[in-house]
Amino acid sequence: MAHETIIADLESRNLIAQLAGGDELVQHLADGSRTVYCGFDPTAESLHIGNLLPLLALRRFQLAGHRPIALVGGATGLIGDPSFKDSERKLNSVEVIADWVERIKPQLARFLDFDCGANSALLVNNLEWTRDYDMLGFLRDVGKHFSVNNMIQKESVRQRIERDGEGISYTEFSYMILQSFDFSELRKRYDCTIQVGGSDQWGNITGGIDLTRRLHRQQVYGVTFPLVTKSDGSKFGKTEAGTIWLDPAKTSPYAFYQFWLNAADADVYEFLRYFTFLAPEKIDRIERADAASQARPVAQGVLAREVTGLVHGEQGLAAAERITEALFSGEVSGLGEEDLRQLEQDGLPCTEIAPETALLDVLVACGLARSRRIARDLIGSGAVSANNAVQSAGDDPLDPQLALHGRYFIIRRGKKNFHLAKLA
RNA sequence: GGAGGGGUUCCCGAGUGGCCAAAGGGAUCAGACUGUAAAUCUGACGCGUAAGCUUCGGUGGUUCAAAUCCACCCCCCUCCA
Repeated sequence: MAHETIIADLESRNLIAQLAGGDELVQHLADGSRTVYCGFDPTAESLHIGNLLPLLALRRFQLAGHRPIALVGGATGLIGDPSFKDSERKLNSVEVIADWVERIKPQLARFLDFDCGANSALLVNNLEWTRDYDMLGFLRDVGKHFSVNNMIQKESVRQRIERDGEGISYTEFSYMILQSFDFSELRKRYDCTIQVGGSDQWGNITGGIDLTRRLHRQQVYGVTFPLVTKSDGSKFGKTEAGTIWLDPAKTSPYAFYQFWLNAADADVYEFLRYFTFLAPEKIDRIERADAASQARPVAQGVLAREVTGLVHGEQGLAAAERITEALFSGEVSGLGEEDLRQLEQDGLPCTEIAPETALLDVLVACGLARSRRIARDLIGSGAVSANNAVQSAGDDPLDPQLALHGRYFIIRRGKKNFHLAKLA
């Protein structure tokens, strides 16, 4: 149990954006096993890789001997965090949020150890202590400690208040009070003294620190992580197919693996520090070796393996690697029928097509083209191949001669979009 | 409740009777180059093989012709009460 190393470890991974409490916090963590929490609001039916950094951070704290609390925001999710959001969002129904909460819980649980003695993790839902709080009591006991003057100064809501054409409802404005109350409540219930989160949570975290001091006269602390950015300025965690989810039913382990494999050189070493448990020195070695070599860097492969293994386990990783190997090694004709079945089972997108279906319609059916018009464009530019043979006739059905085992076609659009089509 | 401003194709944003499927930018996709990278260049980017068809908050109207004009309605923002 190396309590004293956690902040240094985070620092060596560039994972610290801000510390609320400074040296006192460092000492606090060094002096013993502490309880640390991070909240995750149910904003969808699954967590996504944007949640991965704080989730892994909780695990880092646990590995360093501290007790992590993963909080699922059954209450806060009903309200919606306005922090750095440029517009008001529509509320989801109570039932939907409750459903999402139940789906997210096991995802949170998978990263933490709930059975390791004194620092076993806890999973809590902030609905527990907010659901039955009466409104007048809340306004008097909690609301009184917040100054609106202070709240509207927060950077996280400033654009909503100052920017022309936008506004903020009282509902979202109250979010900070709820999250602050969570912190003070966790302090009371579980002796939780540290809250961690993305740097966008700074305002909410310091709000909780202030409230805890006022309510309980107790000092608590905060740590924020940097916003994950990409060197080219585009948003982290999105691809043309949308968000990268942690739920394998929404983003297959293969797609997940590919996401990391496609990290830019300029980002990949930082991502290794952020998203893996590899020692920083080891990452440095990889970086130096890649820089010295003329060949393709190895870092992306390491990153993809590490993170996919963390999130989807050995099996998910193996499936992802099988598909990747089969599709990108060039030779598709060597695949046996059993291999193809395995690929389908591994999560290679697969569609059954009727015989004699025109290629255009096959592309649309597979989702490789949004419309026949676009499919035509793609074929025209030589972007479509079936079992490695470039296709040029969109109106014709696929040549049965090309089929693997009489009925399988691996359809490729562009460089890295694959789909398995099988004749019915 | 009053006064004013606004809702345009994925996003931002031009467009104020025909030349508008709608400028420009971003995002995205494809091709070339590569390393399943970056940068760069080229092309595509409502649907349709095409003729053409359906879009500019909603509904109805004026007109040969509307995103553009009129009426009503819905939603958002600002200020006042």
